[in-house]
Amino acid sequence: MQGMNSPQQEAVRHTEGPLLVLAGAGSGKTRVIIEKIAQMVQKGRYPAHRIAAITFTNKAAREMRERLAKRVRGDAAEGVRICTFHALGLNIVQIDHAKLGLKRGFSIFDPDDVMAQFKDLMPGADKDALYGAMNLVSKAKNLALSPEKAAAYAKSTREKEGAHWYALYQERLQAFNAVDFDDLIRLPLNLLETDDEARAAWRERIGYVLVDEYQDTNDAQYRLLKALAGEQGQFTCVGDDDQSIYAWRGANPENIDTLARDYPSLRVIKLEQNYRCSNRVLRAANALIANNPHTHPKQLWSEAKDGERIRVWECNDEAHEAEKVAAEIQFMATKHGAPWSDFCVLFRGNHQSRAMEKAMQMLRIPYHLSGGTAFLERQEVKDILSWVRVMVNPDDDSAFLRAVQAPGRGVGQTTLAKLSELARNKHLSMAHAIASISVLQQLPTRASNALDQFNETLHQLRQYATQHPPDQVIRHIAERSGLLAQIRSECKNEQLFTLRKNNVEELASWFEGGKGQGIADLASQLALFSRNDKDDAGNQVRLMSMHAAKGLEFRFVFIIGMQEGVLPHEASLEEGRLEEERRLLYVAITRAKEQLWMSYASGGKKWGERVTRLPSRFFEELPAAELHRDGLDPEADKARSQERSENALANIRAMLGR
DNA sequence: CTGAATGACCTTTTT
DNA sequence: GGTCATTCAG
Repeated sequence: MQGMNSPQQEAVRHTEGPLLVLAGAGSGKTRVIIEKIAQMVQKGRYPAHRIAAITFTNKAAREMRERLAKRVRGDAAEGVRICTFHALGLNIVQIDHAKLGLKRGFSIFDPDDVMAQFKDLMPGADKDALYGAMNLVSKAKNLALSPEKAAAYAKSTREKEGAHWYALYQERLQAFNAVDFDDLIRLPLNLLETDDEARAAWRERIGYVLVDEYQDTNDAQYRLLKALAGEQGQFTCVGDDDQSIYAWRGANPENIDTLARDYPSLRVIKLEQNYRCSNRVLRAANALIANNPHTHPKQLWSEAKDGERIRVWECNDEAHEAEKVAAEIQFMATKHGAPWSDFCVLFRGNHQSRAMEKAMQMLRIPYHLSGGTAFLERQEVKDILSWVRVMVNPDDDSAFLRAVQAPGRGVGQTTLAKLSELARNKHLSMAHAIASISVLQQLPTRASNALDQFNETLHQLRQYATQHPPDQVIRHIAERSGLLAQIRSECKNEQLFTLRKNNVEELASWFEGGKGQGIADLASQLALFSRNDKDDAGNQVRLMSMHAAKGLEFRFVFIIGMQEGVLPHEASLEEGRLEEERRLLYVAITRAKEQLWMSYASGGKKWGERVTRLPSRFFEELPAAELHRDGLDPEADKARSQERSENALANIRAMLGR
């Protein structure tokens, strides 16, 4: 525990009974979690395999695993379960699938699959209605309500409608032998709350629970924690109410208060010393967040030096802003001899990265975009995964529909509509239906031949999968399905083809590591991976959304697009979530270790139309003494521009000298 | 049934 | 500004 302050040490030592650690930004909370697990393992109070550390992203889980491995020598800590809530839920559902009415090889529907179901369920409904229904259902699931309970508790007509769609949608999932993301929490919770035997078995497997980013838990996740940690509350929750930025997807930051109510013996420890940010950055963050009401007031402080003032830039438009930022990054990198990976550009919405990317390319600055065209969203990857899904779960119509058209085999809308109807009449899934001669006979010869062949290929692939390692199965699917051939014909040149073929190869490599796991298990784990979980970026400037930045830190941070309507975002304002927007900016600001820039574009374009934007209201909440507005202080600007040109000169000299 | 061309419409954030 | 869905010709 060397170098730890006393609240940190206390948090590590407290292992008997419930503990809540309110950890401010940069207060070393991950370190506390790691140290705590390490000591628990070494002291042997709990065997490693009975300890579970729950995170909210796979990336956080991976990082924790790596840090723990470094801290504990040998393989003593290897058995510790470190995963996301959803991965834990998946594990429970996989083991107890029969009790939950699911067959082996069940599918996990991603939001696209879910959307497709709702579209099918509500023909003619507009986007608003679709999203509305989806959100209502998700909300009910986050409250761990079954369709019946949702109907019983529904008060408004809106809620009653939601319950109606929920029941229909759930029927579909059942028929498809599928679950959605919300079910991965709801179903295990249901099991643990109603089945004493299952609960006992899982308490035996998990004796102590640590939860990171506790403020992001929703009601179902909280109850899952309670079910696992038992009446005595064998858990440590670590969180920060000021960093709650996921209320829009069901997180309930009030769970922090609920904890004290449900566990009177709860011990609360605050970590208020910040080890990350310069004092100026910290003062700005404190001042901003002071505008939010608090039930657990914290005062973050730091021993760091003041550092540079926060630079505020007004820009003409997005392109101008991006160019300024890119130029400044280049300048700062040479001035400090800093690697690109010390820099990070943060924005509210992913689309804001576009202008930034252009500017970075112009100056040839290497960058990494988190959440760009994510690997798992690439066409060929989704295609192959849908083949895997329909192979292991023939009930999965959603996967069938995609696989049967990848590659195209002369089966189109009309045929599929007809097939779907025939299948429904016979109470068969589509993949099962095409194995039936009587069904095929009712379709045109061409279509039935194509479907019969598809069916045959599926059979062969299933056979192949029983005898070969998963990664090889993936390659074989690409080949045997005709996907590779299609990709080849689509690509104009060899380079493009290699590029897309490499995606297939990369997907195959994801399936390599699995220790004796089949493609089914691997595919469902893969379904839980998100756009931000990709491997490390190396020495590149990081471009990412503010949400994706939580938990990270950088020497130099640029926050762009600080316009009213963007941050705070219009939609959030309409839904009365100003405080969450403020917290989002708070998170963004506290990513900066050394220096911070904030910029806004006064004239922007939206969908081709020109619009004028006002600077974000949050500027008024930042202490003027910590800010430096370019253009308002001509002297300082002059000095800076001189410094910049000198720097450029020095660069040229250095280049000539070589 | 497929591919090109035209028109509609923008989830902000993600497990 | 750009994607996605719909429409129309082949």
